Amino acid sequence: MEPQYNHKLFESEIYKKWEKSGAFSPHPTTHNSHPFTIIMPPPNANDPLHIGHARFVAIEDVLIRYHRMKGEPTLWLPGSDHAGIETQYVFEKKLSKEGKSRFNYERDTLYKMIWDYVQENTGVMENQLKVLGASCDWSRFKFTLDPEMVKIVYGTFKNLYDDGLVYRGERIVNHCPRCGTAYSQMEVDSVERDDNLYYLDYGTITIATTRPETIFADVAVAVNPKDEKYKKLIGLYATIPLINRTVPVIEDNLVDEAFGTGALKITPAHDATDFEIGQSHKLPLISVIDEKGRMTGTPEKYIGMKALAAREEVVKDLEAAGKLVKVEKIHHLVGTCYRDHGNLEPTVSKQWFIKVEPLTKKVLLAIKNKDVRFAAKKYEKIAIHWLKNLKDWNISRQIVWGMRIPAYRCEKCMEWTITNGQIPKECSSCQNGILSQDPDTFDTWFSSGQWPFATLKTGEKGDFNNFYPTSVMETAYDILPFWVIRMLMLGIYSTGKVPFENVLIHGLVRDKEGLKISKSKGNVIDPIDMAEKYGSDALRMGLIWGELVESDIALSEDKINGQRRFANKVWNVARFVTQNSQYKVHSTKYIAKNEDDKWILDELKKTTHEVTRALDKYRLNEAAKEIYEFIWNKFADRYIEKVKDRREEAQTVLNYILDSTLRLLHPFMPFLTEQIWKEMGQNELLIVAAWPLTSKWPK
RNA sequence: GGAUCCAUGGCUCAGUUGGUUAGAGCGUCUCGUUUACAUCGAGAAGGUCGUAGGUUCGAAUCCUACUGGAUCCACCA
Repeated sequence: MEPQYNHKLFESEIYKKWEKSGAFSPHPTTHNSHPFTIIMPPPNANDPLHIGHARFVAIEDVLIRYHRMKGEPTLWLPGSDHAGIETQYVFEKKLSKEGKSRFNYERDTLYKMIWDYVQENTGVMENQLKVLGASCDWSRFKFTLDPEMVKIVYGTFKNLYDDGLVYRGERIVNHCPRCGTAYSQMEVDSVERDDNLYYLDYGTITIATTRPETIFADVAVAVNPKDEKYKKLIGLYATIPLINRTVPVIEDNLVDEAFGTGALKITPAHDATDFEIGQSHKLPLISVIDEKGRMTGTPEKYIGMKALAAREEVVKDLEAAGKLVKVEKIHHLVGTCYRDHGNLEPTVSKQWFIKVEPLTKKVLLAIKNKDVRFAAKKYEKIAIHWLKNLKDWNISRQIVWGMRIPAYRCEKCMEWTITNGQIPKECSSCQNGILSQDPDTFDTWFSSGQWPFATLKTGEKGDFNNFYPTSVMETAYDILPFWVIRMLMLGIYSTGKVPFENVLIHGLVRDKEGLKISKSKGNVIDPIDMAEKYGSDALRMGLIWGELVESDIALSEDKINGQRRFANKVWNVARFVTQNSQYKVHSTKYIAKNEDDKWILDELKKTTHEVTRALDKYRLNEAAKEIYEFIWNKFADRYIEKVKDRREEAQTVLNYILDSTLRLLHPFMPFLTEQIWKEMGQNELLIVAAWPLTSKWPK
């Protein structure tokens, strides 16, 4: 053995050996052992991994390796996500560099182009997972758009539709005129901005608005019922300037009497609050801005103008007509597109919705019954809060990259026919033969919400029965509401069982100062660079050591380097043990000759117990620290220093301690320990060696 | 406005059924070191655990209020 551990010499070779050995695939159950399963949160197929991925790899791989060593049939199922909006956006940026846009291509061509683009990149992510040592079962790898996955998702949609849980809803959506798509509220960036607030004379009443170009779509003026100054106006009419249309004055407690004049013009087609008020008062919808963000259905002169340009014109005309009372500056939050940061246009459109209440009810019950447990209580609280407040789920997306919704509209009676994916021969209502498919695709979370059961049902025969419900869902807290609760909803709906028994949520990786990592801050930590520089083991240990799984962690190169030094320490401990001429490989028997021997053996017992206990409670930081302290402080600094003058006598104990130590450390630092295992002369691989038993010991 | 969380040595964090002297890594200081490792070893300094009350034989830990901070959701015409 060289005096220093050089990870570059061993890591890729070791990974190949593991892969070749078949250790990543679950072994058939020989003794009624309960399987341990994690479905990997699929990274985006077209993106390289970031440091956050490295954290989940470290955490999940520790759990997987631990349970594999305990002899459980262990499955870690990898995959990749088509990440609809994100990927299409990246692809469109690429297109625009070539001076093209998606409007240059037909739908099918564009889809094929994105597919090929993603295929080019998907290997990158897979190789990086291997670099990090992920011991997942590549033979079961899934892509969210694999045909058999699509089939499952279509089936679920059809079932939901047949059960009356899908409806065509008229909803106000945050429509981006440039992206040509509607975004969910979660995808909207709220930006602080200074704007003008225009006070407009509506005859009986003066209203305040930041969007005078939408006055042509007004259908009412609303005031707060508590607002004394307007009480007498309720039931009377106000007059929209420039077009002189009269609209009723109504009352609604969503109106803030302190804002502007306390009177709100109601424009249900172009504002979310107004839409809500319009719904409850059964007001009509008038739209004056089309999906490209241009004026329509207004007085002739504005038609075709972009909304912002029209605003200037309308203000001029209002001023000329003497209807502009005053203009104030206002500082407020505006919803903008998270992709291009331009204005979003709240627009009414017809889309598919899922009634969530029947689904969330069952999830809440499952949480209450502990069918699904959250490792950290705080995340259970957050999940419950979300489940109780979730609004109906809009699952239509106006993009190409994704699963096209299997809904076909009859051109004669305009009714929808929903299928499992196949093209219907005739309309289910009027039997007419001409139907056209909804151009929209499913929200990515609708398909990935089915990931755990879909991957297992389309895997090897018996996988679903063997591995569902899975053991642990491990993912970051930022997608708890998007993904985790959707998986619970759709998993319980589709299979009658929770998709996973435990939820382990991890925090974000932050920089040394605890700041969020972002490209603009320039504090990006590339996991592959770190793995190459310090070794995958050091990176993994650095991501686990010190902080709780559930917390955000502050990661610095110093911290990773500290773990590299630890790796070197372990290496040299092994060097010391095996250098002795008396060293023999298969000596599992040991004889304690004195108090020091008894002491280290006793400490090993305690450590084994503590590491095991901590792993069972997902307290990986504790487990890591226990084994770290045992090796460095107790084994190396104390015991080895003391036995230097009686090495031969202590050899059996040294062997035994090293052997056990490597087993305990293996889940955390798999490459290093596997290599030392080999240096010790072991024939079998450490990855499938047995976890040191603690059950035999009292307490 | 609603929700969740955090506040412990210079920095980043542990401390999860309330129980001796509050721990670790990094940093600082002192000393040592020709073979397992200088990628090292031995030792030291450094904390009235955000503030104020309360519960208790006993509180970093439980309760209340306050102060400061983080994140998420909603809304702001």
